[in-house]
Amino acid sequence: MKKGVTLKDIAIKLNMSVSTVSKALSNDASISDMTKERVLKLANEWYYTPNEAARHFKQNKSFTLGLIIPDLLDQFYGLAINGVEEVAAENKYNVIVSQSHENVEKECKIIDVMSRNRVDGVIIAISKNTQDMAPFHKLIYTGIPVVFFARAPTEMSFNYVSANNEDGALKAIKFLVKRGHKRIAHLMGPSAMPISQLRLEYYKNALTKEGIEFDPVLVKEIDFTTAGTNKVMKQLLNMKNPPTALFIFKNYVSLDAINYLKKYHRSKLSKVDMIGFGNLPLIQYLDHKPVASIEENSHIMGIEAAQLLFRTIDQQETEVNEIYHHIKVPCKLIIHH
Amino acid sequence: MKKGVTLKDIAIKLNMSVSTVSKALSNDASISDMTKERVLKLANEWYYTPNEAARHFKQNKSFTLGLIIPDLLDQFYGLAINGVEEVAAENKYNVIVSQSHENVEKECKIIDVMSRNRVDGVIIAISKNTQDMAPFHKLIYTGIPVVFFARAPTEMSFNYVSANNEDGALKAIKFLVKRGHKRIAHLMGPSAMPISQLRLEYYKNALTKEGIEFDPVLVKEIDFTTAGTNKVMKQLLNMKNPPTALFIFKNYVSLDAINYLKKYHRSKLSKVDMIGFGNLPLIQYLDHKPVASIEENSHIMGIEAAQLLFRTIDQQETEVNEIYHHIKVPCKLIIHH
DNA sequence: CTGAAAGCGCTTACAG
DNA sequence: CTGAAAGCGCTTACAG
Repeated sequence: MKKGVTLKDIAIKLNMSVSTVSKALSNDASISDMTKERVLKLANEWYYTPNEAARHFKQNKSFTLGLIIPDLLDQFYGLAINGVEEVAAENKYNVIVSQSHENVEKECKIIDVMSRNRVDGVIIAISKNTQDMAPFHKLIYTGIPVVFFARAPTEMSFNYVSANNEDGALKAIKFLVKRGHKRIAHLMGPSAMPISQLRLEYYKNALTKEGIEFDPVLVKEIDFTTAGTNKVMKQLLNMKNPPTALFIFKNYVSLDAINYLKKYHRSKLSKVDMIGFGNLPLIQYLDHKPVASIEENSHIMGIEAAQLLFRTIDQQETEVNEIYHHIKVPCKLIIHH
Repeated sequence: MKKGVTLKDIAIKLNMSVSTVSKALSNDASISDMTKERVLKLANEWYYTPNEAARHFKQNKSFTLGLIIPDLLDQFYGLAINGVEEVAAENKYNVIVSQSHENVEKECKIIDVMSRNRVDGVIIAISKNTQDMAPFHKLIYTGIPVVFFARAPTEMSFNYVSANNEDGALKAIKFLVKRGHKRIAHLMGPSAMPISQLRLEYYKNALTKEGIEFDPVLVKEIDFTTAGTNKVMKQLLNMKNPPTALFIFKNYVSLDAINYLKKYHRSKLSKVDMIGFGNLPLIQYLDHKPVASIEENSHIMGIEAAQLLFRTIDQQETEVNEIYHHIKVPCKLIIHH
């Protein structure tokens, strides 16, 4: 087991200089065919593999992107990872994926590690508790551009890729109204998250557009846990005038909501219509599906985020740029038969 | 936007040498408190972040592991990734995850990229078509140790972490027999995969142990596609003496099998018992579950694979080691109520 | 207590 | 056509 063959090893063996070997391997016009042949032959024999780390080091770039997400097992993020990796691969970049598990301290540590490893940029869906934007300002200050996605930062002075939540909410509410619903509850995301506030807002706007009066008792906050969803479902279903449809922050919550109905209100299972954000692949296997999903296209969000990041990286090399982009990926309503 | 502050920047500003700054920051005993203070102060002010890439380069190690899997969205592999990442993080290692999407050429490319980037080791679940072990021999030859997991390599001279498939198969067949089944079909994996052959063998052995005669017509090969599963299901159910239970290579196939019954043999839905490998988290949301899952503990497999890899990396530094390990992670039968 | 030098593997501008 | 030298950011053995 030998440790990687280097240009020097080859140079010594062939009695030539390292520079000549380097140029021969990169097929430089100044090198004679004879030399190129000899070098290539030995390189193959010895399984010479160029040390990219050394190349990157010299270029002071890592050709690596950092991707931070709450949870890999969430199919929404799984799809986003794929999008990022595709664009990264096209650009000959590697991706390091890390999970915050919704923990702010963990997230900060990850950012620090990535920063120390000099990733060329960071793409992040922040944890549900992340408020402080200081770590991101620091990243940018030290020359590492950041693109947020899915979950909005608490300040607007950042690059950000999201679904077109407003349009998604409108399509969903319209669809529910068309199906005859008038009491449509909203299972809103954790209130600390800007994206939760936004979707709540869009829900209200959509109701107004559809001529339905907003009723604050129909808004209940979930925390992504099954227990939290169960509690909220109980409150809603025990109302004297319970909702007939649910507009849900995230479809994993819908799954829990459906399970709740199955257990405690079986009779309502086919009556309470649910629509949630995120068209998860696993929904195809369910017998009791949400009536529709708001397809957020997290795969495309990943692609857009990576492309935006690369554009920012390229710009950086030419001039300082203080313009921030907010890209909205269109939503589509997917009706589950 | 400045590009990363370096030791040199600090040294120049403070009128001292780079070595002194380096030592001050690593709290070397030889440096005066006064100097340390001055250095630390400026380092903080300037957000100095040590360039790990440079450190790694000097140590000729990347502190990065390569992880190659067929598909990130398969929860089996998602859980395995988590296991690998946990162990890597404990060892201050980064992980680069890449997907082969069951494509041999893609897999080879990934191996090449990882090799060029001088990952310190590779953990891989090979694609379903991977036969040639040459790329892995090359990796090992150039000093990059490899650990296979889940899917066995085509030669035995490699480190390998798998479920205890034999035990898993036995538990599954026993359980089905106890439920009164005598005609138990096997939906076997792609025959080119060694792991498929093994599970087939263990299925036969288990039948024998339970006193059931093996019937080759009850073995049908699937290819992981829904169409492939449907075809096989049709063949099985149209037999004059059809099976009453299915022992299935992988639970994603079970999901398709269940969907097939729902569509075309609804009456048999609750009669044909299925058991598949892999206790996928998404099963909890299904109304019609396999009667049981063979929990392969892919999360633990990830942990074991990473630990084995680290042991190999450590050994490498001391001496050449030609001993190969095959670790079998215990299986558990999970009965879905 | 501080600093000069060498070196990790590579590329590239320059000299010959 | 080939090679010597410098340098990417850091650490470390050695000199002073």
